[in-house]
Amino acid sequence: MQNEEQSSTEVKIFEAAREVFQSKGLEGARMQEIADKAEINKSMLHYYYRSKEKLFEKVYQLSIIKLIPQIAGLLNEDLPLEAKLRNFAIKYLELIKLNPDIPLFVLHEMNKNPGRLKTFMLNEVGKKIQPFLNQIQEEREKGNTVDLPVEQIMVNIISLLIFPFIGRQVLQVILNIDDSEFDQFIEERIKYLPDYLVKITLDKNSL
Amino acid sequence: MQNEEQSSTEVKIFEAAREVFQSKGLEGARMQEIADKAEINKSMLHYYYRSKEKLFEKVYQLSIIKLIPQIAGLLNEDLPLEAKLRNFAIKYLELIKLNPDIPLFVLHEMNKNPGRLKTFMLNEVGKKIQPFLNQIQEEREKGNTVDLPVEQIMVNIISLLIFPFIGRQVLQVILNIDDSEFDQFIEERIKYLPDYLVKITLDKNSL
DNA sequence: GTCTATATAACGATAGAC
DNA sequence: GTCTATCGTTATATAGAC
Repeated sequence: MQNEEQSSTEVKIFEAAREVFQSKGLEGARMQEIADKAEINKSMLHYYYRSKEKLFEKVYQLSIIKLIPQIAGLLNEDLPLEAKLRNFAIKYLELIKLNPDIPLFVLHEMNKNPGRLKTFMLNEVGKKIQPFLNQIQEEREKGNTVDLPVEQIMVNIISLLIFPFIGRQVLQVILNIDDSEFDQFIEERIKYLPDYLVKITLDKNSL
Repeated sequence: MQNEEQSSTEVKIFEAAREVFQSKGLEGARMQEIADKAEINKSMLHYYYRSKEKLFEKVYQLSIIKLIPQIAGLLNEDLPLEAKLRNFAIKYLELIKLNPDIPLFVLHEMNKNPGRLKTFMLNEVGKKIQPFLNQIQEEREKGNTVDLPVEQIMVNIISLLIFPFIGRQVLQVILNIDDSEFDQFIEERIKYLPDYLVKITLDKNSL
């Protein structure tokens, strides 16, 4: 059998590593900190994962792998653009709310080392996003969308969905709000953003 | 005199450190790499800046200090909201185009260590953004803006302005474009975004 | 599989000659 | 101010007992 049960220790290590790597980055993370958080002996990290680099690689890849198929799936449902876009926004926000640290983590690591997951991401995301871009393009040619290149439309959608999670710390400072107020801010956002994205993308005035 | 001329070596070190810290982060940066990039001997780093930590602190603070007053200034010019917003977008994009690595750098470091520049940023940005929020609020009460809380409006504006610079690597992969195509993408964005931001904020249909 | 003890390597930092 | 050589610390990694 392929999926034997992973030992509790191995899972605890992985979870701890995920937390530490996501908040501190590869070089900022300490193996000792991961061990402490997992409540195991430091040498267990090497027993299960051989090296810091290999442990990181697993965390990094799974951070992405876990999300990509779900996101890509949303983009390939057979729905008219408006419904698909609204659905995408709703589900995407749900997903990212459960994994709020992943975007900044991935962006920072990709920035340090653009090569690492490039081909992998290209296949997983790049190819799956193309049909969605085509669909927007079709609607655009019918005059049903805002008059912008599809790439710009796509980036605008992504920007509005992701940025608040990436910029949390700065936003809390400049808006002068605490953690719980920020969570409220996100809840509010989740409520209006799907409709708002439809509006600014399809250029409707029906908000 | 306070401003004696800084030695060429000292400046070269600082510039190299800025590049390396901004792309690798505090822990990811190597003193040797900074020295190589500055084309000086590694011990010179310590001669001028004593420690890695102190060198980093200077780079980090100046990265922010250099931008904040300029941005804050744009928000406090005495203009009607529409003109101010358009002007802000134009100038902000110019500024960030010259310093495209700063946003991700600052966000990553703030995320690792939210305390480091908190009070500093609060005074420099937080207080200066408030009048702008008030101005949006006034227009909103007159029914001149999109019907969203001012904080949401502000975050939407910031998201659309900054995110492409933060997400460059990922965007290039998923849109399958190279460096020069991405630069074109940004130029295109600079052209339409100021008007587009006015449109989606003031809810005008005059794009 | 888990622990303690220790080896090894990397890196920041300093001493000292020039 | 600048260089070479080297120190000291920290962190990753391994050896070996249990």
